[in-house]
Amino acid sequence: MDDTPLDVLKAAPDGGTPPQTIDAFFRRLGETAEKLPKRLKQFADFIAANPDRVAVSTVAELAEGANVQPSAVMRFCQEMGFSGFSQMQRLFRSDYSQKWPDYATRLAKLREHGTESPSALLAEFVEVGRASLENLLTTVDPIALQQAVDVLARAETIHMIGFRRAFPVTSYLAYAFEKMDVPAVLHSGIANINMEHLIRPNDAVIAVTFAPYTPITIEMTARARTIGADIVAITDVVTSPLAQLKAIQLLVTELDVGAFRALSASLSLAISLAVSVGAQRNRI
Amino acid sequence: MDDTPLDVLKAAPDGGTPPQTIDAFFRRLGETAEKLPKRLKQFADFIAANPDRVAVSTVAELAEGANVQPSAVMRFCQEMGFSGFSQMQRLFRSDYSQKWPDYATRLAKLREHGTESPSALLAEFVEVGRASLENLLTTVDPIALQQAVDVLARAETIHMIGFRRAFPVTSYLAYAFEKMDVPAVLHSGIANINMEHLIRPNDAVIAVTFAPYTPITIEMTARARTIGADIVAITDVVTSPLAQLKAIQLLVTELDVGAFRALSASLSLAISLAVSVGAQRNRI
DNA sequence: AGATAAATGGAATTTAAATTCCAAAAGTGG
DNA sequence: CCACTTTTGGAATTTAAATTCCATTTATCT
Repeated sequence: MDDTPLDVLKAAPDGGTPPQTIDAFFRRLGETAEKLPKRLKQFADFIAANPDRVAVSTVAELAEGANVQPSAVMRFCQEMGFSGFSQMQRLFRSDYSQKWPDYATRLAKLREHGTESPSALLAEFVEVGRASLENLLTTVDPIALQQAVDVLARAETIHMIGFRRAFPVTSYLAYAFEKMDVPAVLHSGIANINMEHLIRPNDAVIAVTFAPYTPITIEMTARARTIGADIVAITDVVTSPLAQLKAIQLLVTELDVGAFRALSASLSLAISLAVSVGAQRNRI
Repeated sequence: MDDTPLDVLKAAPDGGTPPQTIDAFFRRLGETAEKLPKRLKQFADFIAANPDRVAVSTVAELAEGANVQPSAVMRFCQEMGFSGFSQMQRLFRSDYSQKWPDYATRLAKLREHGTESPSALLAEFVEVGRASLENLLTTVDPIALQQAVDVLARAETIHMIGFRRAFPVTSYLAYAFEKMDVPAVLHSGIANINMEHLIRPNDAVIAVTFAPYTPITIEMTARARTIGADIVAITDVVTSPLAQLKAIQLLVTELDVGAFRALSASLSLAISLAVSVGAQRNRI
């Protein structure tokens, strides 16, 4: 056989266009897999069975896992339309975190453009709220949540501490507890009256604060801890000052839109907590 | 200073034992964070806020994300007890595959835990919250929203009226307006002091109430209308008593879980409104 | 069965990332 | 305000991973 122009057909094993999404990748994999030679097929099967490993493994590790040579992995990547493994891995990595960090840039743009129409802003808050809610399921540890419910159900009185941004959360907790006849005190700081002396050793405190942390929330909670009360902390990251206090931590990562956040995730967590506590108290 | 045996105390900044689990890692991070120098703390916060990025990023990428030097990242890893970044990343990577199941899968898993468990309830609220948010974009009329923003931006003082279930909404509005230097009064009903006389003809009122409507909200709003103030109503259906008052209506259909709702949609609407008003006021 | 093309394994090379090192800057205690 | 320690930024070095290359094996076609 002589190399006539027909060879271009073979020259491009798979159009230079690499798949742009994980979905497209697996669609192409489905089409191509049967036609691949033995080792490449073997590796394809491995990838299909362990898609989650691609983002966090090296060529050598994947090769070993699939019992093929690193060079086979390389050939596979090229067969799929990528320039090499690194490019393929980039796809798998970006897909994972795309839901999250992309907001940063989008919102930055929104800010620069000046505030657009109110409904555009509303759409942003809705979108961010939905993402925050989705994320809530991963940041809240079910075991910690159960512990928090146990502690609060056992407490004589429940105290809620949280100001400024966190106040909507504590005030809603107060409403919910009141409706369920759970003895609870909202430390609202009204008239600068300090109600801390109400906190007794058998009580529990729900402290809510997000960065930048309101100092008074931290102080009051710390004193409650000294008295011997149990602490349940609703906060944003483990490095929060509340972490110091041997509190049961419930973490909420709420995305900002500009300087504000929608509080959707925090409120949902709070109300779940309250309802669970109410239910457990009535059961006893 | 000569290197006497005492130096071993400094030689091991953190016991050679690196955290064996992600949990242990974050626990140690919580303990250590406060004592870290500026840049290292800065990076610690970044990690706490973006734990999912560690597994799939390079030192350089994380460093850029946290606005620190790569060497600071390295020092941080050693401070946490790892030999270096690679070892720390290995920990995060081994844990990675557990997070892969998508939102739907996680939701299903949480629900399995038995209907009574707090996390099942949380899943319920999250799901309902997402649906409510989605709904919000269709129930809120963009034109009405724009009108509401115009009216509130023009008002001398903004009054917020809303109690019980609606109070988290109004209190968050109060917080937002305060932060943006918009003159606003939260009618909290504290001490039964009626602040209605503060409402003047050139003011505007944001009234928030959901079925079953709190009578006092309706009454106060009605009186404000008599005085001549503009009314923006955040409520649930067009048949709400507030409709009578020629108010600009912003409708939120919030789905219930049992006797409670997550308020996600209402809060999102409120904060969008507040931010838009703040922006428009500053523009004038 | 022999010739030719395709596929494979493994080593060599290149590229990129992790890690170390050091000089400059910022704090600290006397 | 000075000596001394800690912290920081950035470049230099080392290490590890990705990629290429080629000799060898395996399959295919006549």
